[in-house]
Amino acid sequence: MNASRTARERVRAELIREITDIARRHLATEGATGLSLRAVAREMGMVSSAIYRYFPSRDDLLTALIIDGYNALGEAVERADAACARDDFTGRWLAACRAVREWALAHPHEYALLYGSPVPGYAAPQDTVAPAVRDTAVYGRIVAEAHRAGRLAPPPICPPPPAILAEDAEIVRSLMPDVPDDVVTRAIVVWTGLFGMVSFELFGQFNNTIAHRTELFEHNMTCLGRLLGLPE
Amino acid sequence: MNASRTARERVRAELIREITDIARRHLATEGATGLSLRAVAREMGMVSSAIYRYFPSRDDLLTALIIDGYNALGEAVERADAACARDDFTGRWLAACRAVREWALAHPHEYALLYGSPVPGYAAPQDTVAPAVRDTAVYGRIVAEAHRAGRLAPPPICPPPPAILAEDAEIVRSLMPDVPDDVVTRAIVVWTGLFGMVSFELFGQFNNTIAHRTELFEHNMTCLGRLLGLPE
DNA sequence: AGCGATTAGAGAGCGGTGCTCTTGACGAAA
DNA sequence: TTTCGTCAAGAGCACCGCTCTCTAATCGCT
Repeated sequence: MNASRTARERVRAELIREITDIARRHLATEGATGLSLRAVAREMGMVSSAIYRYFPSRDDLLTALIIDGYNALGEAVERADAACARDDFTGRWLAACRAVREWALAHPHEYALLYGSPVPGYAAPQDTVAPAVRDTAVYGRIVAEAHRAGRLAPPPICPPPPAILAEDAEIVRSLMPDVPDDVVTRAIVVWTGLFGMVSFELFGQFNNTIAHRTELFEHNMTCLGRLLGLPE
Repeated sequence: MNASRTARERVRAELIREITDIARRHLATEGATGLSLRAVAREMGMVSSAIYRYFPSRDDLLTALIIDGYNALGEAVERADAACARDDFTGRWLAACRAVREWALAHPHEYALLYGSPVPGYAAPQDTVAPAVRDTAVYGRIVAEAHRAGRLAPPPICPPPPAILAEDAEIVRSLMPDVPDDVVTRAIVVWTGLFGMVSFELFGQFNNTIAHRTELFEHNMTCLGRLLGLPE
């Protein structure tokens, strides 16, 4: 009855896991464009057409890898944040930054899949949105809690955001409750600045230019944290 | 003698130009992975193998497009800067930002080729480095001239950069002469922040979140300019 | 226990890709 | 005029995503 049914489903789930594992390995070594269903099938001792029983298309396999990637990155950021004293907001911010960078350096092709050029003709299905903001959610909590604790003192260098941005701030605020609009927009600059930095490093823009990337990253993330208003 | 030789070479150059033109059009519509030598050859009424007389591999064609892209972007930024009053440094900075964003929005696939995930197995040859920094060179001039004019007043929120970063600053200084180390590192954060913003918008990270992207961009670039020390 | 329905794998095949090699034609130089 | 280098063309190799059909195994239910 149910046991036998789950028996078949269990082997199916196991095969799906094995496929994604092999695919992730191929992704890590060959990159996204080098990921081929046929190669995965070959390595599994399967005929290529059999793979389509489990993933109806290459894009579906890619989607699975993207979701896994978002979750892995989000989990890394969550762990880094959790290891900090709750009221050390600057430390939590820097820990989150390091987690993003280190995960990206360790999984460059997966990072490229998440934050690089979108795969053409591929539209991220709805399943990806929840995992996609796991890292951002951690960041939002840090900002919100720092603000609630009265530890956020943004330097008076930015003009107030235009009123029209209040609408967008309303949506972003779901990730950082009770934070005023100007802090929300500032949080966006800072967050995109982090990924701009990581992408530049990973995508080769620093080649032949920046040698001490860890130090530059540390220093720049500190600056961005100060721009956000985090204490020294 | 020489005239006839150039005759042959001229038709060759013309064909190369036609190939890159068609390829750029395909790139714009299909994206990098959809760019196929066979399709270009088909459109030219050539047999596929003939293309290899002009571009020995697909990567070589891609390299040509990358160089063209860097030049087009660099030229757009140069034009935007040139249209500003020389001593309006904030205006020049914002104009450069807008030029980058607008060029990227108009040529998303080319931007992805330049600043997105690197093509796997593809190493940018040396020919690309000079065009690759055309935009950055404009930025460097703005920063250097603003500093020389004494119009750069960085807010006292960043710690001084660690001494080890002086080596990298030395190299970057070739693009912004006579600028002190702390301004150089600040300039890097700001510059990467610009591209982080553009990439987030272009690569879909703002989907379902940010609606008023132009306004957010304007505001954030203003903030980054202030972080750099540009006047109000 | 046996039967019908469902699921899985195998294989052939389609149209596409990058790339290589050979062949034959043509034009410029000797 | 002959020779030599360049070029388009064609066939072909190995790969790709994906579809279809056929067979065999497995499962659910009577």
